[in-house]
Order: sequence, then C-alpha cells, then structure tokens
Amino acid sequence: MAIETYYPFQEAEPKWQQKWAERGLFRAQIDGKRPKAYVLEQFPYPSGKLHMGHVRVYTIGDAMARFRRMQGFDVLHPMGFDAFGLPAENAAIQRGVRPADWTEQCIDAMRAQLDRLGMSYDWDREVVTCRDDYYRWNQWIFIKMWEQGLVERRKAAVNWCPKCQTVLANEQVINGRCWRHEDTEVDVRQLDQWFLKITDYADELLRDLDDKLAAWPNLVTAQQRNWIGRSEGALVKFKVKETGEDLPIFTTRPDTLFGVSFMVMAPEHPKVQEWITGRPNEAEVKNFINKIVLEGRERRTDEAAEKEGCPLGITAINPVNGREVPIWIANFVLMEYGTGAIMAVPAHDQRDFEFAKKFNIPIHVVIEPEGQKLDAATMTAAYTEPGKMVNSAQFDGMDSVPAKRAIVEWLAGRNQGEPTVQYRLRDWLISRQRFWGTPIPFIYCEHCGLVPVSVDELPVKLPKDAKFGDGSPLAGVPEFVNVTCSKCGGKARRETDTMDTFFDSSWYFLRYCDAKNAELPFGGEAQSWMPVDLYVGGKEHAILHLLYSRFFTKVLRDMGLIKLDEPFSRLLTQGMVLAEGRDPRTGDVRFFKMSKSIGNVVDPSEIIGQYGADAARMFILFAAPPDKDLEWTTAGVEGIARFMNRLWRYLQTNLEALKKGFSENGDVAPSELASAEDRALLRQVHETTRRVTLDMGERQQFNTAISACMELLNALYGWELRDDSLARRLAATAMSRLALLISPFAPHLAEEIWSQIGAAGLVAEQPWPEWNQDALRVDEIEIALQVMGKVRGHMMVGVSEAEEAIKQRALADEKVKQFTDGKTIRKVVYVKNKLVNVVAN
RNA sequence: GCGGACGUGGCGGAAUUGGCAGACGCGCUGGAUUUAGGUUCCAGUCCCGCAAGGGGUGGGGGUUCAAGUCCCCCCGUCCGCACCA
Repeated sequence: MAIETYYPFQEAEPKWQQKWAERGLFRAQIDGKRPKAYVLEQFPYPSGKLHMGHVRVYTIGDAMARFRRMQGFDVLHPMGFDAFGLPAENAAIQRGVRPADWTEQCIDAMRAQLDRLGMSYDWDREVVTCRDDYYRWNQWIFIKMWEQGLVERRKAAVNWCPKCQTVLANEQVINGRCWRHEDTEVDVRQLDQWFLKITDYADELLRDLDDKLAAWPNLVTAQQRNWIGRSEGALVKFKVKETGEDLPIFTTRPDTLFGVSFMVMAPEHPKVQEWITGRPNEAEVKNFINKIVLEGRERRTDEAAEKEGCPLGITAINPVNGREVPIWIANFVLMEYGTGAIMAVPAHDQRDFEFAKKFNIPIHVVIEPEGQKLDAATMTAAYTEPGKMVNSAQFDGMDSVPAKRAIVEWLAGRNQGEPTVQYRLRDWLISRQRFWGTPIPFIYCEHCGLVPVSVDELPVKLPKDAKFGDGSPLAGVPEFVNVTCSKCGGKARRETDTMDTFFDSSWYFLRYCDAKNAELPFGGEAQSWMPVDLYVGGKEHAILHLLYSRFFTKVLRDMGLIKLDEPFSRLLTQGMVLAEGRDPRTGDVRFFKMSKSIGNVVDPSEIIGQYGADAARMFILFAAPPDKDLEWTTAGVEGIARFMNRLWRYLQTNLEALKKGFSENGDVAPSELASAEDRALLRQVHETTRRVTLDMGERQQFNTAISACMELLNALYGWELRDDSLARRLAATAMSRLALLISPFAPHLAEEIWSQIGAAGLVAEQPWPEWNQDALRVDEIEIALQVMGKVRGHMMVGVSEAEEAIKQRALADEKVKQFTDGKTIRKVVYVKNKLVNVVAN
C-alpha cells in the first residue's frame, strides 16, 4: 500500500522564515574580500495586494540572490516600495483616507505577502519613496540639477491627460493616449512646465547602448535606440524674400537641395503668425491653422491622414541655386522636430510628392538611378534611393551619397548651412499637477522671481491633508503655498506641482546601497555595490524607467557622487503571466494576460494557501524560461507539487537509512564505489550539480535546472537502496545534494529535508556544492553508429579506445554491415564520444 | 514602412561548440493498489507501418560525412515605433 505522505508546507514555511529572520542571514554586508552581487527586482507600487506578475519577478530575483549567496558572494538583495502615485489620491477621494495612511497600510500588507513567499530581502535597507527621508533627496538632486543647468522651467506644448488631471512626459503618451488610461486621448496645451534636459545626454545614452549594455536584451536596447532617434543631416538656411529673415530647416537629404520646389512650416511655427500679419490672406491662413490645431495631434499624426496645406503667399530663396519657392504650412509638419520647417523635394520624398501632386506644385528631378532617366511628368512615386546627381550644377554626375557631404561643405563655406545631428528624444517633462508626489522645491518670489529652496531647508514636506478632486490639491493648502522668500524675506508662493513619480525610481537602486545616509542621497557604499549585477523587471519599462535611470546615473556621475556610467550591467526582462480565459468577443478559450475583465486572475495568496510558497515559486520557474510569457495552469502546479511530494516521500520512506548514511563519514567519493549502478548514480549527482550551477549562473534558465533535479530524483528512485553503509551514504549524498540544489527555488522544502536528514545549520548558509570531474568520468560510453548520417545502431566504446579500433569495430557491426553491404566505403567519420558515421555508396 | 523577437509532439518546453530531435513536466492510453473516486506505483505515448522500414523541427533551395542549429529566398505570428523631414 502506498504511503500517503505529503510535505507539510503549512508548518514548515513559517518555521524556516522565522529562523532565517532570527539569524539575519539576508543582511547585506560587503567586505571587499569576496565578490559582490547586487541582485535587484523592480520595486512594486504598493497596491496592497501582490499579483502573479509580482510573484514571478520576485521569485526570479530571489532564486538568483540565494544562489549567489551560497556561492560565496556578498549579496545585496533589497526591497522597497514605489509609493507615490495616483491610486493613493483616488483612495483619498473615494474613501476619505489620507494618502499616506492608505499607502503605509498597503505596504505592510505587501511586505507580509513577500515574506510569506520566503523572499530573502535585507529589509533593513527598505526604501519607501513617499517618506520624507527619501523624497528629500529627490529635492536635493533636483536643486543640484538646477545648479548644473539641467532643469528648465519653460512654456511648451505639453500633453495633458484629462483623467489624471495632469501633464505627462512624452514617454507616457502611447499612440496619443495616456499610458494609464488607454481610453483617454491626451490634449495638447501650452503651459509653463518643469523639464529635465535629458537631451543633453542623448548622444551618450545612445552610444553606451552598443558596448556597455551589450548584455541587455536586444528588444530593450533597440527600443531605446529608436526612441532617442538620432539622425544625421544638415541645417540649411533659406532666406525669406519678403522679410529678409532666415528660415532654417533640417534635412537628412542635402543631396536633393537642387530639387526643392516648396517649403513647409508647421502651423504652430511662431514665425508664421508674424509673417502673415497684415497680408491679404491673413484670415485664410489663420482659419487653416485653427482647423488643424482643433483636429488634435492624434488625428493629425496618423499616417493615413490626408495631407492638407495652405500657401502663406511668401517665398523662400534656395541658397544653392537662388530659386524662389513658395512657403506653405501643412498638417504633416511637426513643430517639435527639427526646426519646425522643412524643404520639400517632391521628386525624392514620398510625402512631398503626394503634397505636390495634390496642390499642383512643380517636381524637379535631381537624382536618377544609374543608367536611367526620370521624368517628373510621368512619375507615380518619389524616387528615394541613392543615384546619380543631375540638374545640380557643379555636383552633376556625382554619386548622391558622397554628394550629401560635398553640398553641406559647400554651404558651410558660404555660411548657409552646417552638418548637424537631430534627436527624436525630447526633454523630460517632470512636473505634475498632483498631490501625492515629491514637492518641487522652488518658490516664486514677487521680487526675486524663481528661487530654489536652500538645501538645508529640505525636505519641503507634503501637508498631511488637502482637498482632493478639483485641480491641483496643493494649491488649495494656504499653509503650504504661502511662504516668505529666503533671499529677500518678501512674500512668495510655493510651487504646487509635484514630481513625476519616475523621478523617484530613477535612483532608488543607489539609495539601497546606503539607505540610512542622512547627509547625502548615498555615499561611498554605493561605489562598492554598484552596478546592479542583475536587474529583473518588465518590458513595459524599456523606455521610461530604464532610460530615466540611465540618465540619472550619468547626471549623478557628473555631479561627482559616483563613478559609474551605467546602473544595470545585466537586465532580465521577464514575460507576462497568462491564464486560460474566454475571449469576451469570440468566446474562444485560450491564454490571456490575467485580467479582471476576462476573469482569469489567479490570486497568489490562494495558491500559497493551497500548494505552498515553494510550489508557487517552483512552478513559476519551471513552466517557462524567465523572459517568455508563462501559461499558468493548475495541472502544472500540481505537477510540481507532485515532484516535491515525491522528494519528500523518498525522504520519509527511507528516513532512518538516510539519517544513518548522512552521519557516516560524509559524501561518497567516486573512488569508493565499485558497482556500475552506484557509480552511475554518483555521476548523476555530480552531473546534476554541474547542470544546475551552469543553468543558474551562466544562462539563467531555471526551467532546465529544475528538470535536472527531477531527473536526479527519478534516478534515485530507480536505484536500489541496499542495506549497507556505502549504499546508505550514497543515498544520503544524493538526498542532501538535492536539498542544496533546489534551495534557490524551494528554500523551505530544502531546509526541511536538510534538518530531517540530520544535517547541521541551515541550507541558506551552506556553500553551494561543487561537482567533481572524477565523478563525471566514465570508462565506457555509448556512441551512435550512422550510415550516411542515419542512425543504424549503437555501440559501447572505451573512453581511451583508439579511433582506428573504434572505426573498425563500427564497420564490423551487423547493422552497419547491413546498410553498407554491396557499397563502397568512401569515408568513416568519428566524433569523439558521440558517433561514427560511415559514408558509403 | 522601420526596428525587434519568434515558428520544434495534443500542450508548456529541451537540444553548450553543426553530431543520436523531442530531456523534464502536463495531458492521454493500458495495467496494479483501492469498495469507489482521488492519491500512489508500473508500462506506453512525434507521425505512417503488423513489422522491416520510411517520414519529420513553418515552406523551398543551398553548404556539409552530418543542419532545429550555418547561408539564400519565401510564408506566418507576436511586440515596439511610426507623416521625425
């Protein structure tokens, strides 16, 4: 009769969690003698409840942290909370609770859940961004940035989310909609706002992607490259005939300059208003501008949108040939990019071509494909490829590619243009008209104007209460707003905008290194711990958090706070957790991202209650490689629980033998074993050790590491545990090894096995096991016998057997003979320890 | 359109450098234990075939003694950006 034995995780898990805490095993210390490993997962927003996605990131990070600790690294594995943000304000509106109280409650609940999962954090370093011992350093950094000229307050066209009731950074607008409200289009408003000059670092942010972040996933570096959008070209000055002023434009195609047949300015271009004022068509132009602006940016930037334009009735003079061309305004030219004005070459740019056709503007061909003539009258599309220059004066006959440079040099010599680089990246709009964020430490003095708060007056604390609902909550708190100027003592008004919460998360990884520093945001300890060796987080931050953090690191470096170019040497972007659900539209059953609307959310607490934290952790690591999406299935979790119980049952069934074996003389050495079965098992113990070590350390493939452990257990079940000392010791070697190897994934079960078998101390403080090359060695190995690349049989060979002898034996093999019969042997290939391939025809 | 990732059994996924495709797990089939169900254990499970054998990693070509892996051309899926001059 089968023994009904189950691993009692309900008792075991809290017991070991308490022991780890008592021993302070996860407190990070660095002595410089041992290698360090900074393992970090993106900290959560404290919503009050962990979801499966959290469990996945934190399990991956914890497995790595535990592994590195056992390997003898000094490990920093901290946790904290990204605690500023709108949900706390919504809670204030809906339930009348203070954002601070609500947030702190949520933090307590989430910390408890993380502990229940057995996460090995150094809680002494906890960082909570909404506490003033953290956000005061946001303010400090902000003022230092101001001093460095990296902060600007200026009027600009900015994105406004009507739901958030605040402005957003460009990175937070997705297809014209708010990143938190997919259903909400953002408006464009002209407002005075605070910007961080991330564009000053555009070039370095781009360059370092190539070499310093070679270990990052391509997906992320490619997205960042795309976002920064470097583009080389030239600035060319056209002269406006009617006013004598310059109209500078940016182009990547100076080789097409001789083909310019019109110019286009963005409708918002400030010069437009100026130049048309008092002209006969003033009203017409203004009507057009209004129409375009009212359409909204999203409609306007849709590629499918019809090209619309309006001539200004003024002319520009082409610096290369003196040709006079009309200036238009049109919906497809954006004020934010380049100079807000372009030269249009319909023959060689598809947009310009469509526009010219629509409005009957001449087309001048200036580049032709090798050996071919282009006729402007019959062209149906722009020719955008390189080719031979024509109709371009002294440049005729040149290849268009080198001609770019030649033309720019020629222009530069006459002071009419210069080579230049444009970026798509915009400065980071950092101010928010919200309450629950870091107050921007500035005041507006009636006499002195904009004055930064002096750093020794920090923090500028948030008031406890405010009125939520309408407009900026801080503006409605007079005690907060009304101040005296620190310079002149006169009446002043405090800035009521707060910082984008991405400011908070752009440097929290540095604060963990020195979390209690009261003098500086962080000190020298950061130099010892940084960079983060493994950063685990979601792909959704590919540009946003990850770009901002890179920017901050470079800024803080240039302020002299740390010597460091990049914060995260290795990045692991984990996939989503999916579960089966029914498509609300088609009714199909398939896997979806867990969501309330589909009703396929699996609550981690329920899983922990039913199967235990270890089963949840192990399933998550086993079901898919970390960077891929994971399909959550109950059957899969049960499969893992079954493995854990099988392991447990082996221990219980053979407990006396294992305890005895463990107490007798330690691990078995290869030289002690005679029988082939024993040697095979010991070899597998070491082979498993090797595989798990490499899968974890080199490849971060936890799924295959766990498979290897399963195979070892299967082998142990298939091996006969005899009633003798050697066999007992071998079984104990295998069992104790399994405890060590699974401990990064299932730390509680590992401790329970370790203690039951009679081992001293905690698994969490054991050194990681090493594999023994002697144990891996074999005398004989089975190789494949192939004829013409097809496997026809197998054969045992001695590891030191001569190649020639092996080939002869292979040729003499019955199966091989059967397939080579009547054919000529052309060649015999031997691959050591793998196969013999006979080529015969 | 540009950029990135990917395509292997019924399913999740394995396969360091080109070297026995399908490890491990789920599911399924048969059997044992059990009053029964569950649990547990044993055997099987890429496809065709009674077998010998043949076919097989999205499709088509190529290199090679040997290709899931390398090269070329297609097809498809997913993700990001998108009138950026």
